[in-house]
Amino acid sequence: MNEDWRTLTDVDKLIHEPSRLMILTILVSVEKADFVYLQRETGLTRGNLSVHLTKLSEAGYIDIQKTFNGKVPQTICQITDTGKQAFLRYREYLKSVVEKISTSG
Amino acid sequence: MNEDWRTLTDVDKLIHEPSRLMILTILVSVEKADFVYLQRETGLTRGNLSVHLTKLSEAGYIDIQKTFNGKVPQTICQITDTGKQAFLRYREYLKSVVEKISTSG
DNA sequence: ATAAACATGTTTGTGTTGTAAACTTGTTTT
DNA sequence: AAAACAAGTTTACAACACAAACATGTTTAT
Repeated sequence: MNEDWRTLTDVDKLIHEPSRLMILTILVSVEKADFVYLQRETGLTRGNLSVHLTKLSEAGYIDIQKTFNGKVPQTICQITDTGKQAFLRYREYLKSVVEKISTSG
Repeated sequence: MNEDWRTLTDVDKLIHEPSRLMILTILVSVEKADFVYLQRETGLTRGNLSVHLTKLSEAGYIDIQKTFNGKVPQTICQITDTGKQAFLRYREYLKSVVEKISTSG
């Protein structure tokens, strides 16, 4: 019955990267967060956070608004519907993986 | 309550690659498999399978014995204790991830 | 016998990735 | 004015995943 290993590779690679899963997980729960907050929360370097956010944005998973908080530039991130769906899909994927690999070992 | 998202990045990257998780999952359940069997089962190309097996072997997660089946070369793979432990650890990791991201969305 | 096809892997080439370091632009402090 | 700080972005680079090409040998057709 368990011969269905192949679907393990059926994964959203963008979210499969833990740093980005972390970002999306935060954005799913708060619905809005700025760059500084995300950096503190994730512990990522600014460079990496920047790259990951750009990637998520290009995929349409998040929206990025650039504004100013007084004179200080501010980058505000918000998950999109597409992003939320992708997140939920990935969560289901993970659950199915856990089940699949739990019959062994 | 603030979850510790940061532990999401605490992952065995070698196993986090779905192709290799697939290979390990098979090897955990059968305890011994040759190259051809693995290729059929995983659907990977021979080239990729070769590279992944080498990588798993270099990490000490599997043992590879090269023999002959009659005149035909045969590569037999077997998971090691280290590999099995890593697999089980990864499984626990995945479970914890599912829990962590399930309180949101 | 000799060429063609097959079998089992490995190596090479290529485009992508994740990460830290260096950089940019502007603001605040000294 | 200079130095330090803040918020991001860009660059440099080693590692990666993958498929195509290669290598080595065996079997089948002619």
